[in-house]
Amino acid sequence: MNRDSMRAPPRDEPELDDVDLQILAELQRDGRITNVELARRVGLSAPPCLRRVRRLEEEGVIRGYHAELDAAALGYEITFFALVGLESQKESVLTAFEALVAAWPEVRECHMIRGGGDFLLRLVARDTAHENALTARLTGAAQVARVQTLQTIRTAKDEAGVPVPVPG
Amino acid sequence: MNRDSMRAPPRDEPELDDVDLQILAELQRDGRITNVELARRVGLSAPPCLRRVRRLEEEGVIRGYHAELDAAALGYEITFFALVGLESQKESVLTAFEALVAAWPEVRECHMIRGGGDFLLRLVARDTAHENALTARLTGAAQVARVQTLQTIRTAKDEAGVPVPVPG
DNA sequence: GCTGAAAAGCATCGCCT
DNA sequence: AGGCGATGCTTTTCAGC
Repeated sequence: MNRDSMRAPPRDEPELDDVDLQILAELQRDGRITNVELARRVGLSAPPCLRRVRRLEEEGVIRGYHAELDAAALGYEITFFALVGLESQKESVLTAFEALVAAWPEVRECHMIRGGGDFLLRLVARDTAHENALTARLTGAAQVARVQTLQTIRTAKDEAGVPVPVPG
Repeated sequence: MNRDSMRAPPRDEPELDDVDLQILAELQRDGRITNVELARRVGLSAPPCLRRVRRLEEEGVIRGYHAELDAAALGYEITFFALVGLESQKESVLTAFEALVAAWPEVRECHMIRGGGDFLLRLVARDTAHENALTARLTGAAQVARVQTLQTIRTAKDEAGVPVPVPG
């Protein structure tokens, strides 16, 4: 691995300069900051700052803006994970399972792991009864061979985004 | 379990009416919507809508606003999970491990599971070399007995928030 | 690509219902 | 509680550097 391959941006990465990175870090931290304040923080005047933000949105670097809601306030006291093994690794079975659980609002994430047949899901539930019902629905699904639930006891860190390298 | 206990809000839930739920759903979907547009969508004029948003922020129902960034555009091509078992369930060991990994920017989530000694981590890495280095750092940490990595092959669903029950 | 000014739109306040 | 009207900012565009 030579110096160039270590530094080369991963092919679809659109040249982000230090100001772009600062903008991204600020918007990840506070998505409702005004453009004037954002411009002040990155050392630009408002118009070029807004152009950069628009460009980052159009390029897909910024995928959207979301309010972070308190799950407990909405009645979801429990977050848990489920390791699900399917009975088959046939693509049609994998896809059917993904389509099934993607339609459940309580399933927030569904990742295939280890190359097929196994999935890691993140789910929310109102209470333990709801959690048990969701686990039972998973276990009873046609494609499912086994389910192992990983209940979250406490959470030391839960950051949604990605680390943004800020200069300085 | 009677009808009241099923419907009772979980003690710290601050009475959210249908308009509040609509506001939360809209702001989770688009955190940069203007208050005027938000008010139009929920059928209110701007001032009472803004008062509700401020109240939801002050009550902590809305915890913040964040830009959703494309991890790959920032150079993080890989998301993976790690199941980490510690050598001890002593609280001091658990806390030390949590403090250690919380300080790593690549560790985005750290959840204790099954009541102690086991953790589920979500991490991001630039490439497989970076992933291997992170796994090695985990394995080599003083408190760690075993590490099982769960590499994400593909992701069928990845929604950050919680389901908001929208009336109608 | 940045600055500065100007027009349009928005947030926000006080008061009324 | 929600609505109306007024004020000050913010956003956004456009000329000019």
